[in-house]
Amino acid sequence: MNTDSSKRLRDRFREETQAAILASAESIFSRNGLHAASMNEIARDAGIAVGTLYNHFKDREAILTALLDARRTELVEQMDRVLEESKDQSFKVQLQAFLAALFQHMQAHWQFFVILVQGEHGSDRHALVSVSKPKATLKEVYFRLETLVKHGVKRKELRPKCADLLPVAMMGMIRAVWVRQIYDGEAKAIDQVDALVDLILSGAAVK
Amino acid sequence: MNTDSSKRLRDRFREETQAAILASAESIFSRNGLHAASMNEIARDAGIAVGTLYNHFKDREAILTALLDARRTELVEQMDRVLEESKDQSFKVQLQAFLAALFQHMQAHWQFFVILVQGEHGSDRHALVSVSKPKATLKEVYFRLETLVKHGVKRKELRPKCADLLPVAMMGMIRAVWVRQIYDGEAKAIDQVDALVDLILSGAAVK
Amino acid sequence: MNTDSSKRLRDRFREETQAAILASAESIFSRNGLHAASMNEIARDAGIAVGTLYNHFKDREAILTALLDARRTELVEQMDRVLEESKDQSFKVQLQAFLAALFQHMQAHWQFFVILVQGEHGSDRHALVSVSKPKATLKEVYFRLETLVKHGVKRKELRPKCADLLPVAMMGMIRAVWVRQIYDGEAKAIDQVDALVDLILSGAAVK
Amino acid sequence: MNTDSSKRLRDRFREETQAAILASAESIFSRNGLHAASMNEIARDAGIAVGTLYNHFKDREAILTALLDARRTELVEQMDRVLEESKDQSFKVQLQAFLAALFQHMQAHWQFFVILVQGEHGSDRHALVSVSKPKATLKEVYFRLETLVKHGVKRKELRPKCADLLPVAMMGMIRAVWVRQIYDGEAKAIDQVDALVDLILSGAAVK
DNA sequence: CATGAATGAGATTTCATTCAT
DNA sequence: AATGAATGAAATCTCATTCAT
Repeated sequence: MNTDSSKRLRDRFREETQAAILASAESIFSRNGLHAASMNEIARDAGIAVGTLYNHFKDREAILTALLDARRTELVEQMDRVLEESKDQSFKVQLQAFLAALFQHMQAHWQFFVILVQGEHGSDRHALVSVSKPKATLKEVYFRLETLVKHGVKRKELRPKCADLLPVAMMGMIRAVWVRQIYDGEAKAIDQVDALVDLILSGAAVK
Repeated sequence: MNTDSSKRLRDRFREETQAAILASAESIFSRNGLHAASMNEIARDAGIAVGTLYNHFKDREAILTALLDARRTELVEQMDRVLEESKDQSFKVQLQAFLAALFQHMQAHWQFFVILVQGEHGSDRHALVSVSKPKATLKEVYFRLETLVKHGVKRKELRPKCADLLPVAMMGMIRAVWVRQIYDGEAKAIDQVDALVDLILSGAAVK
Repeated sequence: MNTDSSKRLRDRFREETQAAILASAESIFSRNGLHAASMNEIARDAGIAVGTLYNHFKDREAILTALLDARRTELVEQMDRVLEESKDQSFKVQLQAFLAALFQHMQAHWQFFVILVQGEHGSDRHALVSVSKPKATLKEVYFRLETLVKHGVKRKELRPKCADLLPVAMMGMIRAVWVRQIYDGEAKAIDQVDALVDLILSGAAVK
Repeated sequence: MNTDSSKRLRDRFREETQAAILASAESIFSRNGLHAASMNEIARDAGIAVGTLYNHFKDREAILTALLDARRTELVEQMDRVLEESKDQSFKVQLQAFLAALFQHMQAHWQFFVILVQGEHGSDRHALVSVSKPKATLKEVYFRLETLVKHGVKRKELRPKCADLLPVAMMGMIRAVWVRQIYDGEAKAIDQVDALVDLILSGAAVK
């Protein structure tokens, strides 16, 4: 019991320390950029010594990997929960729910998304974690948009000729609206869900 | 006269050297990324010594500044030429012309745009050139989209309630379509101008 | 009594733990080299925690010291046993017995000898245990060769003018033959005792 | 001309700097050991900055490689010069000349040989330069001893049954005599050439 | 002006040792 | 005593910038 419980206790400590490290890494990576963030600064932010980072993670890359993997999992779960809940609704309602959830998640985890947009450049199969992992995460969003669109087309809510371009275009719009909130401090993304959905579905032209 | 002409000659030489440096910088920055590009590599690519870089530019940042300023000017001129030519046309035609010109320019100067999307992140007033200059360039595109939209609304071709969101949304779509071409090697952006304009104006929903 | 026997028990436990640590240290030091062997690896091999190493030994050096002292004692005992047994024999027989015993010991405790030849370099008074202790051990071998030679000279079995050089030369030959076995996987040292003794006594020249 | 001569001048400078670096490296490596020698210390000894080391050599290993390659070449040339000069002499004279030359070289370049004996341990095909290069150098000595012995046997100056063991045994004796001079400050190796040759040829036994 | 070797601050990573549990 | 996470000094290596030629 004693050994057992102290083992469990130690494990909990380990996990908490690792979570703290990831939180600091998230903060420093998002503030300084993927390249300028130094291990020393992450350690200082986490209130530990540099060496301790290496007791928990093999190297700098492993921290980024663990961070992006953890956050991606949370995002994916959140997206799938919403999609499951709205699966019988019309495309419009589904999209509204999806975007609302996404923007809410973005606001709650803005540092993670700052890292994502910083790191997303470069080919998919890039050797660098700082490239491949952000892209992989964004792909998760993209795939769900694609699925959403396919359903919409199948139910004849969307014009088939849009099926190709629409997911890409929506990704771009989501990104733009969100980046504007973060960096330019303008209108909150979440308040623009309806306008965005309207634009996507009805277009900008007068009838 | 002699002094004069030799001065002019020397100036031309300086300008050519600087243009060569910028071309090399563009190539290296886009290939290696804003952080991994080293002064030595730029010098080697330009066929000169590192020291010479510093005779022409104060430091690393100055090269990036000069590069982005030069390329931005070209882009602005190109955009304004097209807008001037199509200023009496309908919004739809203007937008088509604008996008076609933009995508063509992007394809011709893809290295510049690779640098732009790498550096676009961070607040506008960021101290780093690598952040502020790309943003400034993209703002130039954005402003013109805004103007285009204002005209469209004024002429009652566009719904007023779209005026706010539309420029941002279009920026996002442009970026997404273009990035897809560059990094995923998919359909060329320029071939999708019509589909994009159709989507923007008419939306994705069936009538 | 209770206290006494439990004390003895505890002491035996300590000794066994320390012996286990030394065995692991021997294994790791010989496999990784004197510098690359890490305390963590030794602890892992011994099935204990790093901290425990420090409960038994002051520091890294103390482990090496204890290891080399223990193994040296075994070697010395083995050498002296053989010399005692053959003390009335001729030089030739004594040398054969000595070399046979030495090579057998080397084969049985090859890890120890791998450590020895790694650490033997540097002045005798070197501050580092990793230098002074191996040298001390090899000196023990050397002294016995010296004594052997003195006896041989006294009994007029050996030429006096060889007395100086012979022990050094024999040390070198022993080392060379043995190192060849270990690192080059060639003929086993023990199989060459007779040839070696013949060479030492009769030389290489035709008569 | 100007460019040419200044280029040549610069090249000479480069070579001199590299030679100075190698000299410092030789000094530090031999004094501190192959592992304890730090790049900072080498730079300090050479009177340059750490970075400069890396302008001339890719990394720590490259310095060691260059050092050992350079010194090995010198040694091989010296050995072959002597062997060429004495190629028609008897085995005894040849061996005397070879040992005299070798010990003289060892004395003149003792730091190099200190590095050699430090680094010689481990299998031949070891990935580490600090293992493979020293072994390669010592092999060069060994091969020449082997050749010498083969000649001696062919000319019936040496007993055939010694052919196998003799080169190894001689390597061991050479090493031992030399190491004794360096570390124990005893009799100089070069003064013992005759005694050594006598021992090798005639053995230690009274006739 | 051009050159390119020299500089040294700073980044990542390792590991013997300590110490709270 | 045993544990193993935390520590931080020290090592290697990079690269923007300087400056003597």
